[in-house]
Amino acid sequence: MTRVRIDEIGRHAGETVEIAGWLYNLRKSGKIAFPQVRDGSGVIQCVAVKAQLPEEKFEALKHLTQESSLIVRGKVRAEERAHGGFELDVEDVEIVQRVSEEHPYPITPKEHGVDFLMDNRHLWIRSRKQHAVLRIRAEVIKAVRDYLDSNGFLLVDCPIFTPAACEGTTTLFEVNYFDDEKVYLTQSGQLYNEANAMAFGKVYCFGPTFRAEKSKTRRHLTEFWMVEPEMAYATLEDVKRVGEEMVCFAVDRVLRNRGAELAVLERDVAKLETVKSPFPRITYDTAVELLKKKGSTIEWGSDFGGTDETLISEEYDRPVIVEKFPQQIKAFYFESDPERPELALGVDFLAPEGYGEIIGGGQRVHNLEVLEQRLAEHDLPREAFDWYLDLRRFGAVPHAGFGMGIERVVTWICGIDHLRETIAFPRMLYRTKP
RNA sequence: UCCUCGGUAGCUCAACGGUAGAGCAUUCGGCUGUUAACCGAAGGGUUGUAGGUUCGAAUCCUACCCGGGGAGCCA
Repeated sequence: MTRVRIDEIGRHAGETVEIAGWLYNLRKSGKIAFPQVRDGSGVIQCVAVKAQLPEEKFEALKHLTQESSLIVRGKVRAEERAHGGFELDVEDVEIVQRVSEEHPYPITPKEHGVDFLMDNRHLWIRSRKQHAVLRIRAEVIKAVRDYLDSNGFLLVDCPIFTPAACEGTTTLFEVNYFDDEKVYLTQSGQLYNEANAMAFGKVYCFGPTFRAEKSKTRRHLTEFWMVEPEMAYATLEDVKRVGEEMVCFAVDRVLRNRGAELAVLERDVAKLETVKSPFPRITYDTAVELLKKKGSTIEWGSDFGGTDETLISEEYDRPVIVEKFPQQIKAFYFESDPERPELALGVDFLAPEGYGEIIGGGQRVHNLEVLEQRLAEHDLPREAFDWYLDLRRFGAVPHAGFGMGIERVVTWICGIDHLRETIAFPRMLYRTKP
C-alpha cells in the first residue's frame, strides 16, 4: 500500500493508496459519510459508503470526533465537486487515536476570539489560514536566504547571549549566566556582523532577537526573527539597492509559489504585483514636510509614530525608502552625512498599506576617533566596545548593512492585521504560553 | 508605565435594575452527494474576583485580576 501526501494525491488517480492524518471535519447522512482528512500537506474529502465497509468500521468513522488521528485506505478519484479536485473512496480505515467526546477538540470550524485562539495556539496552527501564513513565512525566509546566498553573502550567525550595552538605549532581557555573571539576549546581531563583514566581505545573520520593550501593539513581539546583511566597502547606496532587490525577490517568490496560500488569506495580489524596482526614495526632510501637509503634528527632529508611517506609505504602491534621519534619533554607530553632519546615513523601508517599517539600516561609522566620541556622547562603557573599536584599528573601511524583520514582512505580504499569526508561537508582552 | 475597550454555557454572542437566552460544539435520533450540510431532541451557568448601593444586581458604584487595541520605543 502506497502512503501518499494529500498535496500530491492527484498523481495517484485511480490507484488505491493510504493517507495518514487527522479528521478535519465530518458530514454524514444515514448510509454515507464524508470525512475530510488533513495530513499537514492538504485536506481531502473522503467518501465512506455503508454498504462498502465492514459495519463496525463505518460506524466508527461515522461517529469519529474532530482531530482524531486516522489512517484511511482507498481509491483516488477525480471529482469535479471536490475542492482539491480529488476524493478518496474509503475501503478501509484505521483509527490511531480517538479524541474523546468528554474533551472535544476546542477549535470548531466556527468563529473564535483572539484570546481563546491564542490560548490554544498549539492547536490553532492546525487550521487552514494558519497553515497559509506559516507556509508563506517559510517561503519568505527561503527567498531571502536564496537571494543573499546567490549574491555573495555568507551566512555567519551571531550570538544570542551578549554582554551588556549592544546598542544602549533599548531594553534588554537579562539572563543569569554562571557564577553571578549577567548576560543579555541579543537585540541585534549588528555589531558582530560588522566584525564578520571585515572577515568575509559580505555576510548576513538570521536568527531570533529580543526586545524587552513593553510594546503592546499589533506590530510588536518580544521575540522576533531578523535577517541582517552587512557589507564591507559599502555605503548607504548599497543598503538601498540590496534591501530593494531582496524585498522584490521575496515578494515575487511568494506570488510565484504561494498563490494558493494567498488565496486562502484572500490577499489582494494586485497590491503585491506592483512591488517592483525602483522604490520611491525620499529624505527625512521631505517626509516631515509631507506629514505636516497631511496634518501630522510631527516636528523636525523627532521620529515617526505609527500613524506617521501609515501617512507616508499610503502615498505609494510599493515600499518607500526614507533616508537621512536626524542623528539624535538614530543609534550611535550611524555615519554622518558629510554634507550635513546633523544627519545620519540611515534608511527605513516603510511597507505599503500601513504595515510600517520592515527594514532599518544604514552606513556605519568607520573612523576610530569619531566612534570613540560617539560612545562618549551616548554615555556607553568604552571597555565593552574594545573589540568593536578594534574593527576601526585594523583595516577600517566604509561599511553598511541593515536588518529586516521577518514577521513584519510576512504580515504585510499576507495582508493580515497582526504580527502574532506569522510565527508559530509568538512571544508578546503578556503572553508567553503556550 | 499611560490611555481606551472588554470579561455571561466548551466557543461566538444576547439580555443593560425584575425568573439567564440563542447559534455553534457535545450526546441521542433521522437522512446516499454533503462541503462552516440540514431536520428533531437532550445535557450544559456561583455572569472574572472581592466588597458596596438596592426590596431585588449579569446590569449601577469601588478596588483588584485577566485579556484586546493604541501611545511611547522599535523590526
